[in-house]
Amino acid sequence: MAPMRGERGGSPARGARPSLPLPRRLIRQIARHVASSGRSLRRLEVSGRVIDNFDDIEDASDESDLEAPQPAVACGGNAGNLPPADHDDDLTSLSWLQDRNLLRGINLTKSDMEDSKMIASQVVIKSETSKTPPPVARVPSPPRTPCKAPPSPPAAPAHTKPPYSFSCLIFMAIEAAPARALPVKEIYAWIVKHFPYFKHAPQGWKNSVRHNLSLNKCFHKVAAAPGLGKGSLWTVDPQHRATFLQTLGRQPIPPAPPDSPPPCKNAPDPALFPFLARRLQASPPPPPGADEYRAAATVLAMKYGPAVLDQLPPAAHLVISRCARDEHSYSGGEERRTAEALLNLAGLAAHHAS
DNA sequence: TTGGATGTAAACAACA
DNA sequence: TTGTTGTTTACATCCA
Repeated sequence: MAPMRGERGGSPARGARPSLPLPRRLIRQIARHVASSGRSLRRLEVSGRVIDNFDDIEDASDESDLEAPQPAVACGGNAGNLPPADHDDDLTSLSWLQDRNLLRGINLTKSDMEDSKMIASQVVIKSETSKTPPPVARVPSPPRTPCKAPPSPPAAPAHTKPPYSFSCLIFMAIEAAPARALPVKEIYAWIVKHFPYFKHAPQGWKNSVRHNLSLNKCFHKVAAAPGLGKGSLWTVDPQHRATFLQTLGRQPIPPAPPDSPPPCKNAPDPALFPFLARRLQASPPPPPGADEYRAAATVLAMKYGPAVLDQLPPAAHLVISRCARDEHSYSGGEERRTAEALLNLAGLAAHHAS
């Protein structure tokens, strides 16, 4: 098989003029979302920049939306912990980022906590409520000190090799990502974060991860979208994802494809990975052909912060064109479809020479 | 004993 | 030039 080379494109040219920290359309969508819940958007803070005049936003054109040069949240390795959009229907806070349940049993470093707080502090949407919301039951915060001893039943000790195969680790990492797509670097970060063993493990394990990604049919490489930098996004093949879920004992077992992935010997511990467990339990398998959507959504999340994922249309509403040439070329088609999905997600029409 | 799955190491190319 | 990413090959180990 001919290796697919040269898929990593350069970074796109970006507009130099200062712009809103989020695309106007996304801000409008956030405002509409808040309004639809009976509240009015009063103030939006992104990266410390306050947006409080939404009339201007509403009237402004969408020009250069995608060229907003300032990402709301830097890609910092936390993507894997982001919960689904409906986790907290109150957009006024991203307190779920500091959901200690997510982190129970994991040795948190100070920087981990800071990262979490940083992201939560980057995007703040303040609204006025026209209906009286019920008081939000908050889980009492545990002490800030890192968990030295995992709660019983104990998962794998923090510094022993986890009982998961690399394919399972990769699957969990990708599955935990907001858009179910991650670059290799983020996969590394997720694994290290959740399995501190790898923090001090010999570097070869990264080679094993890449080896698995390349060799395992369960994982698909999605061409990098503009702005992502080096490397591609990796997704779990929907067909194989179903098999992964089956092997995790969460789904009825239809006939498995002939090249189904190897079963995970151990399901993720829900005590260790409550969010992942919830997601695996709740989410249906993504429709075929959703890779581009995931890739585009991931790029947006990395560029503008995870909050934008709340505002994205469902993948089914995306129109991603495919032409016969795409289906028969080894490269280029995926890139363009990802780019089109990205444009569609940002509310822009995709224009390309045909 | 055999074959498949898995882990590890290494070489290499392409790219930022 | 260096580090990262991605692919491929080879070999060892484990297990059914």
